[in-house]
Amino acid sequence: MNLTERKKKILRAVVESYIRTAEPVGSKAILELADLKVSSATIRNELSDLTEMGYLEQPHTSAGRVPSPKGYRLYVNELMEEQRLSLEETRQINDALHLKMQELDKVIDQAGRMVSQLTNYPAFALAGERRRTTIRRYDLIMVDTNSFIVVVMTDSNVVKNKLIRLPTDLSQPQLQMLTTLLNASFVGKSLEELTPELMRVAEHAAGSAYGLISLVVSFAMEVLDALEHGPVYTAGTSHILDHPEYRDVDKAQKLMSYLNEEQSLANVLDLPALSEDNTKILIGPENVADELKDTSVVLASYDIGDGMKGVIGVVGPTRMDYAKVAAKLSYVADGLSKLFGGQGGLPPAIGEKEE
Amino acid sequence: MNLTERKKKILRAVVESYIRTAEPVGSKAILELADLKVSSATIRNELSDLTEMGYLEQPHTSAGRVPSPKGYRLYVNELMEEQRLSLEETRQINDALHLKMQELDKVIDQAGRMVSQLTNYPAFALAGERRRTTIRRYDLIMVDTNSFIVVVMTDSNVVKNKLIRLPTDLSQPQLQMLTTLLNASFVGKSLEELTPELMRVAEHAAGSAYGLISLVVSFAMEVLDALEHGPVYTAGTSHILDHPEYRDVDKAQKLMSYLNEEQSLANVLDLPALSEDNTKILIGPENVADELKDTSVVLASYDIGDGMKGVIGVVGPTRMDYAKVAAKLSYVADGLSKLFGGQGGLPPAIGEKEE
DNA sequence: CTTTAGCACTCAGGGATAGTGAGTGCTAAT
DNA sequence: ATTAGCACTCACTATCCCTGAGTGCTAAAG
Repeated sequence: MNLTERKKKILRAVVESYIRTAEPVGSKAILELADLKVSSATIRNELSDLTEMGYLEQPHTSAGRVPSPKGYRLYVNELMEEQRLSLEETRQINDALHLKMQELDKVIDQAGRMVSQLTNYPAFALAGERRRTTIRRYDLIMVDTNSFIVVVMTDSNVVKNKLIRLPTDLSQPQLQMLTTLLNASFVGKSLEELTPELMRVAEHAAGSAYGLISLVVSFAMEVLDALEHGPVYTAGTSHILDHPEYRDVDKAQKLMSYLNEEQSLANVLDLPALSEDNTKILIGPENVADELKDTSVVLASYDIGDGMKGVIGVVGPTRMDYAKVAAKLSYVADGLSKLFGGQGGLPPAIGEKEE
Repeated sequence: MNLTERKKKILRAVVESYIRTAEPVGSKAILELADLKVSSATIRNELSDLTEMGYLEQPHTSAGRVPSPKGYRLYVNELMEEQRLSLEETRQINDALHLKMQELDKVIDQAGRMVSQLTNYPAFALAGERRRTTIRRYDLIMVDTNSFIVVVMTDSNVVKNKLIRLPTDLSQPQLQMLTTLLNASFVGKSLEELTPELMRVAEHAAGSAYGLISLVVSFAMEVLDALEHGPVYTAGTSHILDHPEYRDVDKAQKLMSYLNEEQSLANVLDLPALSEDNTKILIGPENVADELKDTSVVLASYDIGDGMKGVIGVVGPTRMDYAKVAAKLSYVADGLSKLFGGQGGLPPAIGEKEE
């Protein structure tokens, strides 16, 4: 059977009406939505064809039609019109994007919350440094005789620190030596390479020095580990209760606890790697995770700078306003890229003070 | 009317049965629970008294009795027996408490998640540095000619850093000077005092230097601000759906979005300041926030060290297993205090390497 | 004065039943 | 290929009724 223009037009009407109302769409309703010069009977015949071809489904014999995942897919690929955001909407996003420049983690968290509010779906955001990262340099700052601060910087310019206290005293020269040693041996190594290196150094260094080194290096390893399996921030999970498909508490429960589990969404992103184009839509069964088999995920990626990428996305029922959500996400992602990339962490205000 | 021993015994039976079953408790059921040598008719008379006195409520004339907030309060104050945790339970908590020693924020977040899992209620956790904090020292570490890292340390030994990039070049001596200046003028000042100080210094310093100073100081201010209104971590909000009182989706929705709002729980803690004793129970209408008027909150406070305190707690229906929850929370809070206070951030492993 | 047995009464919850209406599929005519 | 017409299906809602748990009250017994 052939997918004629008229069939497409009807499919589109079904999808769009269903997205709006969450009710199965009948032949008469379509008659009014798509301006076709045919009768409802003809449409019924077409609907019957579309159902047979797998684009539509029927909840029960005497109900209207509902798009199948395959139907949504076709809609998203071919039928959906780019949604243009209204002035009001872009203004709203721009306002929200004036995030205080603070720690990367916080900004990402904020962005997630914002997107959730903007779209009324649960949202998630993460910094996707999913590559081999290394420490570029170590600094030790003495605080007093038995404590110092470690500052490590990665090759992607992430800086982390930690205060370390010791039961024994420590002199400035000792600290200096330690710094030199660290920067000589533990730089440019990946997470996996650090442990063997630590072993090797252990043989030469005295016991006490080794203790110190291992303290600092294990902190560095924690940092690298955190970067490679960075946190996934989830926001607005309660929004799923807005949607009629989750009136069923058990269903809502399942999805929510899945979303609230810290790392679960990280896996979602394994397959559809941060891909070529800016946004990506995963419909129902296209998702790998069982828990998401009847939800959809819309993703957009953004640049954090230094080749680092991040992902921001929303999760919702397959009946999702893909056009609008994709438009908003993409706009936000662009905004984030500018925010990070454009100024490299320098708040704009200062530029004006320059002379 | 007088609250006789028998009445108390009956009240206790009602509360405990209702906590277990979430069903109104009838006179016959009580007969079996509390071993009273009276008939159900007598109990009915007593129930009627207790209802009149405001300790019990009746959902409808032909149903059993349900504890009122006043009834719960009496139960918690006088009738409840300290719950002892089982070996299995303490083991479980101890295992979970072996948190990786990492940033304070992360540990607190983790602890919240853990408590939620442990109790099956939504949980929250925060570090309650709700006092005047100041910066104790500044360090600037040069990265290359146009970027450096600021490291600030507060008087409560919290350390934060940030990478700052500049469009202009910067020499090591300049950085040195800047450090000296910062440590001379911007130390020991509270959030509010920093802005005027910045103004004062501005008059002496040249434009470009001022720009740099203000960059660093505004970062310091962000840090102080974050400490004084620190984040509240919420976990396991989906657990409210476990409880029959939230089968009503709308009700669940309201509570959840309240809980998910970053700062809302911070307010909860204003009134019942981190009080004298370790745990605190707020029942239904005792809560200040409207959204919590028919939920209960159980809190425990813990020491982070350096006089800093934190709070960890759970939110649930008034029909909450107060004894068990309080016991678990208190155990966790003690554990956290030990974790933070006991070793001041030094992982135990290193002690063994000492010589 | 307290306790108890007995009984009428209340009311939520759970089928069962029937009516309604949106929507279909099919047939026969255009 | 399209359409009008019609019988049919089935979720949804309202209504009614029944059941059982539980109460409150009364009158008798301790």
